[in-house]
Amino acid sequence: MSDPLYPFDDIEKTVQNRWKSDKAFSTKADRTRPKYYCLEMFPYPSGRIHMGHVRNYSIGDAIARYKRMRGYNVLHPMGWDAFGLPAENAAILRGIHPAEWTESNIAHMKEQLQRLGLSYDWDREVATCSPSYYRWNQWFFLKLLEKGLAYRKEALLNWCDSCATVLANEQVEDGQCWRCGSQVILRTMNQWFLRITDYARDLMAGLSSLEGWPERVRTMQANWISPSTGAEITFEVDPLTLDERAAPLRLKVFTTRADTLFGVTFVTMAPEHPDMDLLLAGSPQEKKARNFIEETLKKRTKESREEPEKEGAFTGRMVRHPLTGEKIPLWIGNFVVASYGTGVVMGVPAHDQRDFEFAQKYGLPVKKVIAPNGEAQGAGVQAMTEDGTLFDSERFSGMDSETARTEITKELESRKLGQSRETFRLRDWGISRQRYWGTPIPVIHCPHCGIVPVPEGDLPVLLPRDVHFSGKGGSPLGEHPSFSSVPCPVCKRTARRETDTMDTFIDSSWYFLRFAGGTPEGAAPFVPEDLSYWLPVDQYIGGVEHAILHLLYSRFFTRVLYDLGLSPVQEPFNTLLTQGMVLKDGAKMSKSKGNVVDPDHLIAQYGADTVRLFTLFSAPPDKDLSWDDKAVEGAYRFLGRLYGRVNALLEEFPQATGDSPGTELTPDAAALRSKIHETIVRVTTDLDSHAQLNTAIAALMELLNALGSYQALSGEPAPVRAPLLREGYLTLLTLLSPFAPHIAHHLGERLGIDRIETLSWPVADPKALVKETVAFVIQINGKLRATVTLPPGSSQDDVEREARKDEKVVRALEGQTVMKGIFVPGKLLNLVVRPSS
RNA sequence: GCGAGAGUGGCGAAACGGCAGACGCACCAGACUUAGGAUCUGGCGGGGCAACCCGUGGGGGUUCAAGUCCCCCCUCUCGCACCA
Repeated sequence: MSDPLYPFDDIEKTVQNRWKSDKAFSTKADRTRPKYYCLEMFPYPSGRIHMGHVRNYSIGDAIARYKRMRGYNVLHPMGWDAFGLPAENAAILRGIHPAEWTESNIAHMKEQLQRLGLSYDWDREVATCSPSYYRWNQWFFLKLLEKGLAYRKEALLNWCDSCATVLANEQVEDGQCWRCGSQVILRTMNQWFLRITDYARDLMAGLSSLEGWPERVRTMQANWISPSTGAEITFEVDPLTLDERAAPLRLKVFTTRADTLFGVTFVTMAPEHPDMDLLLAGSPQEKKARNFIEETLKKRTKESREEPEKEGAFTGRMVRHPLTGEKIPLWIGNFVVASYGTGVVMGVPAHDQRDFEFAQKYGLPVKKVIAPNGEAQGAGVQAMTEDGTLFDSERFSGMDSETARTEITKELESRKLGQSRETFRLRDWGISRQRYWGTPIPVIHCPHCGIVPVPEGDLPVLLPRDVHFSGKGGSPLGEHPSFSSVPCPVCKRTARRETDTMDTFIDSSWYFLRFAGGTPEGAAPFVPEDLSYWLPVDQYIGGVEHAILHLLYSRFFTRVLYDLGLSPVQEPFNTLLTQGMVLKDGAKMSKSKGNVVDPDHLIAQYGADTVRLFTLFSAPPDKDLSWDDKAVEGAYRFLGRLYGRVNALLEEFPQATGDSPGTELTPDAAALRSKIHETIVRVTTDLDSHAQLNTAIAALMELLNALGSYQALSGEPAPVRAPLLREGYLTLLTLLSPFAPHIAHHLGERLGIDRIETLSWPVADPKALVKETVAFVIQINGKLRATVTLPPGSSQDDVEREARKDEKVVRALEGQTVMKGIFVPGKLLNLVVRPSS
């Protein structure tokens, strides 16, 4: 390695020590000052930070530092999303206890983050695996239980064999585990759910208020929640009581097309429907139907990729049409989703494509009841799915679809056979995990009293340290005698403690509240005054991969806490920046591809400032960033040049003279001064608008180029030169300090500024922005022909007169008649011409 | 299939409807050097000796003026995907 261009290593160490001893970034709520809460998604302590973290945190730090200089009281915390599977895997593989593994990872990663010079208030650091944090997970869980928002049910669940745990729907991608990528299978289990669907409507409605969120993320959440308005309609099984069993069977279907009700020719239910057993028992088709169900469920675990062909089986049962009383066959269909709507659909082959395909295959009748309003489409091969006018629908015939939906629903309501209903694609959040390294769910199963919540006073339910990791299946908690076997809090008889732990997404659903208002060891999770001062998060920054999971759960949790009177806001994140990925050779960095760039090496080679500057400069924050080893050197050279030129300045003028240049500037000096102040405007605008960090840095590079050119001039009078260059470099360093804080601090010191990061953000001198002359663009028929330099206030006539002196303009106007001139003051003159006749 | 976003030099990228390619990388030439893979200076979309001409995925349109606005098409990325 060649000699460094500047001693970044010494500089960065010294400056970081200074920040540390000054406690430079500690914050307290202060109602006399405007606040700004800048937050980056906290990392999972996997062991080392990667370039994605570097990018995420460089962006956040630039914003935090900028806002501080703009006079805001800035909260900028950092912590650790410390529960999770890898810790357990490490324990199994290498015999290290998850707690130990996690702690040492945190220590190492914290050091890495500090080496980057990120301006965090480390006093607020939290790790979700510490009892002082997760006790509140348990406390919230008990509150949710009280409110009926947490419940236990038996359900067919996504099970990942390799992680040996269940997964929430959001955590299954393409039928595979979001974490390890192995195939997810379905399994019936009893587990805890949070009633996020109770908040579906609010979460949906809240999206429209999130103007500071990328459209993309809002759309993804909207698609995930997917509200759909329709009707729930009852079809009674015929005969209503099957055989000698007393329970009457009524099946409910959900439909958005109540207007097609008279076109129903069959009803289809999901193979896993809970009433299936009851229906099939004793049916002449029982055997066939059961075979079909078994086959279907088996297939479902494998395929998952492609849409399978529609298949079904007759149940041998009939249902009654709610309005006509007609008998209709009840089928089982592989295409009916059990967990959506009611798990039963009415089959209208004439007006629904899926029903149509199903009817074709099994020879079920097709009955048209909607006439298209426009021209009829080619009938026969497809269903007519558009709205239209009803016919053959008793008294509803002649109505348009929309009216008919309301009217038919009303009719059903009056007969108590239906009602309007809103359904969501979103399903309740399954939070039980059959793992050790997570928050114990604070309930006790008592054979006499049932499910008993752990009394609040007994919290936290501590994770026992002394557990054995077998490496195969199940949580070690189940085999821990003193943990799992406890007296029932109510009857004191022997009971079994819940050994499942919580999904770690619970941990990250409220950490931003804890940062802002954490209590040391209190009876409540937050100090309310602190929360109401700091919340909401003004700027949240993280990867788009959390667009649904973490961001939806956090919104849900915040609303629940709001309703519990614990959160001052309903929406936690005011503006959201989803940063792009860091790519290398056109692909995401990964060990398997061997294209990872190690932040530690980079920092050792170029220094933290260079690494930060490059990641911010090379692409806009929300776009993917292609890593280029060579391009990093550009940022490095820039800082090296800056260092060299400030040194040259100090050699030329060891004593600072005067604060600003006198009034008599040479033309070159005036141009430079105007460049300096234009840069202030540009950088400020770029940062204020859309965090355009890349163009802000480009402006700073331009300023250094301009300063360098001026510095190289000889013959400029020293009384102008010295203060002007000083002003220029100080401005540059101040504007640079959010991006490359160490070198800015150091060179600022050399120029006599103690802590440059505490200065107020520079304000442009309006006088320096006033231009003596500007270059007018001269177009002929919209094509550039010349530029002329005149005072900005010049009139159209002035500009045209001057333009006509230009030989290119003269040539272009030869033999032409000027029809009109378009004049943009201070900018442009476009002469519209036509050949003279 | 539905939804969202994106297509600009060799590359990363800039451009309130007003000079396309700022800034950086790579490359080329020169300077300083025993040397340079260090540094500094200059050049750098394509064609043409030049005047000029052509250029922002393709095709239309609006406008004095279009990368930018409108319509159609193509390609790519991401998300959802039998949701009744």
